Amino acid sequence: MRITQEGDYALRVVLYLCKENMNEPKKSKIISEHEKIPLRFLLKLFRKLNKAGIIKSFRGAEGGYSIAKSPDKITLKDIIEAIDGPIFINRCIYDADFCNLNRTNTCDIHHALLKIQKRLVEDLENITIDNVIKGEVQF
Amino acid sequence: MRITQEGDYALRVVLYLCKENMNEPKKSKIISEHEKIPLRFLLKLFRKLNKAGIIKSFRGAEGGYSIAKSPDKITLKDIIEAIDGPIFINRCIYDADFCNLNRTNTCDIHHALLKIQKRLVEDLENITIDNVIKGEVQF
DNA sequence: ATAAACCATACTTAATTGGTATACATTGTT
DNA sequence: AACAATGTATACCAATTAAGTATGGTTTAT
Repeated sequence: MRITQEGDYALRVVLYLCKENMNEPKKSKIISEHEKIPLRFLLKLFRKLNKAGIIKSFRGAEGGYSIAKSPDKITLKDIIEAIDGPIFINRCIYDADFCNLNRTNTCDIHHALLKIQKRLVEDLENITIDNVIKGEVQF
Repeated sequence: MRITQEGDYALRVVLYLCKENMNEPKKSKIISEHEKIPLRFLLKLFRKLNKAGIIKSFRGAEGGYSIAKSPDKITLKDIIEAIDGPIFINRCIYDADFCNLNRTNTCDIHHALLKIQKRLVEDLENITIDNVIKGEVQF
């Protein structure tokens, strides 16, 4: 039940770009140093965020990365799924062949886990980077 | 964001023992075959559930396993934590050294993840095996 | 006493995750 | 036009974690 290190990096990097909120793109080297993320790993990670439309990249000299949309339009779910793909808390939820025995299509455990998953995803959807910046996430 | 295969096995095995609800203990070999879980792996898994007080084991000939407490007193969280230990969705939550840079003690992302985790754990606590058996888990 | 069960520990293998390397494409500057 | 500074793409390697197996031991009903 962990988010990956890469997912964690992604959350922090997106938060950073949102906070910087600058006109000119930030260079990966700067971000790598600031967030203590291995440069190559960060570059790879950025490509995933780029594909997902969360950040924009600028190639060439004086290139870099900047945020692609408003922080209140970026949810934690968006970022985590951009990195790790769709969230499934159990294999049997995306592939019925894993539903231990192929019982009555979906077993009772399957149902329970699906409910847990649904609520988890909802929670992740309900927190935006804007919420995070403004300290609106209470617990 | 996955529960482990072992955790999944554990949920199914506990459900099975609760449903069987017999006086005499069930032998691991029978359970292994019924749930299609490798025998040795199952034995190891049962020891964890035993330590956590969820099931009881009986040694010697005619030994086996049976449920140790009422299904309405066993939550999904109990089972998953018995197998995998306490739930932390991110390393920085149990070990502040991982909180990327040691910024202002706990960073904004940390707060958000803690909230997500808290709700996840609550959800897992609120579903008992009894709920599962009775089909009370809707989604 | 014996056989059928579970217990404990250690080991091995497989899968996933994290990180690196190589070669390439783009773009601003000189 | 050449160059250097950037990002891109793919493939590879290493570390960690999860899954499964093996060996030898203990308990207990018969």
